[in-house]
Amino acid sequence: MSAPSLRARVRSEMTEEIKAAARRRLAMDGTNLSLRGVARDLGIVASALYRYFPSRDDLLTALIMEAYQALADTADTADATSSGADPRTRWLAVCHSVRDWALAHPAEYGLLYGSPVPGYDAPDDTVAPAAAVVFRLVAIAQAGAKELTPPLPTPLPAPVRADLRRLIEQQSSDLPEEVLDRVFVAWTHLFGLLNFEIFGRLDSTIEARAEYFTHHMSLMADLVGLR
Amino acid sequence: MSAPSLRARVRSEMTEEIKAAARRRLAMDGTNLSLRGVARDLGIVASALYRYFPSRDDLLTALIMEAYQALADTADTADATSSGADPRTRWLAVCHSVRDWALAHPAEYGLLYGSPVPGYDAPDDTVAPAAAVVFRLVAIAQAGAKELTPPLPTPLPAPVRADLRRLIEQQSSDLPEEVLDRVFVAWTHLFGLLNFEIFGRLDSTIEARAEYFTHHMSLMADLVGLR
DNA sequence: TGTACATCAGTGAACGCGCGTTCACTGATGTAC
DNA sequence: TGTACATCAGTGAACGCGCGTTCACTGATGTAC
Repeated sequence: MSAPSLRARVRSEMTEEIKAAARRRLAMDGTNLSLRGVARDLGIVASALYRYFPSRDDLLTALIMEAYQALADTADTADATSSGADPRTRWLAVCHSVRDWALAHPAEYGLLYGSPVPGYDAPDDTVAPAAAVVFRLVAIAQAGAKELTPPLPTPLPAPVRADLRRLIEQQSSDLPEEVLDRVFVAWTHLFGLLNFEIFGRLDSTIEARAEYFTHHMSLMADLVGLR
Repeated sequence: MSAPSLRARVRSEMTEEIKAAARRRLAMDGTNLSLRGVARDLGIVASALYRYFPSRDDLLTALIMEAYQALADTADTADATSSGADPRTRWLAVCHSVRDWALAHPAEYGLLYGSPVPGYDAPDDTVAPAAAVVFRLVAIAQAGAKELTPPLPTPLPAPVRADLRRLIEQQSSDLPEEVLDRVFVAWTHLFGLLNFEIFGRLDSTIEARAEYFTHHMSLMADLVGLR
């Protein structure tokens, strides 16, 4: 196994530069990504991009996958940094790290969690990495959940329980359905609040954004049973 | 005050037809709305649209405003239909009516609650009608909230309380901050879950969609204190 | 070490398409006298 | 009731722009003998 040739190294550097330029474009133009624009920014002719990506959709897919990965890394790092702390602290650290990433990369966040990009349909590969954040939340809940508060006034609807059971079995896990259910509630809430904040729906409503986020996520920590 | 002239009536009918065609286009092409496409569907030349809307953005604005109005009407009707029922039933009826509307009009829903449309920035007029649903939820909570469950483990952060106070005073209301806070939590959750469902993030995860929605919204009803 | 050939990154022109918006126009409908 | 004029919906051509993708090409870098 020889070291990658010069050509191969230059090629992968160029690939990175293309993706970086595309990310910068996304940040400016929203979800409309123009190949010609990217090429222009790189001082390159548009058709040259086809040496690196067979089509616009493939470039978009690469950006989406890497964004999921970046988000997952952020969450994992936040958890690792606060490991040793109690689960509630870890929970809040992970949630805040997701928010920080979203605020720092609003366009990429929109790509992942906004309305679907017109004319683009995500290949199946993009589904798996989307699950990383929720896995991390499950891990923390599993480590620290004392008891669900409040105890459920009505039991889980049977069809919902079946869906959750199936998901748990797919992971060969022994998680109780109730815990996964609550984590999903928290996960839904996390991205619901982030959408509101990133897409401007809190404008002229809530100004204390960070405190508001902490407040919501603390409530979710309660719900999941973290003390 | 005479009856509207024939010309005026024809004009307003045509305006409605344009908006209807634009809505149909939206449903097919996602958030990219093409004037030429709309004109084509109407068997009309594109420039003729300028007799009715001074620009594409104005047409988009009209669609957004009417979508908010339609959603508000749906919620109000659902509440009126279940009036007399206990607040928890009303709460669930309103939440489900919002979901039903979103499922029936996914593209318009995306316009309202998805990522911002590239190149379009909403005028201030679109802010007010967006609040109708949350007002309705507040009204129900106010009518029926017994007691917040669970009592808050930590008090509302002061800056958040200040934001809520300000909003309450703007409405000259006497709502306790805690109640508005919980309704906002539920409101955030409602649209968080809807985004997940409408934008396909529950695909191959949760199949029992209606039951799942009821389950989440019941939890939120608990949180708000509806028995 | 030197030569012949293969690989491949980037060029530039072209194809065929779409878009929003403007403008001078035609012809029908409405209004005033 | 009839005529003269004003209003205005819709036409069709044009402007100037953008886009993704293809293709034959040049010229530099790498590989094999």
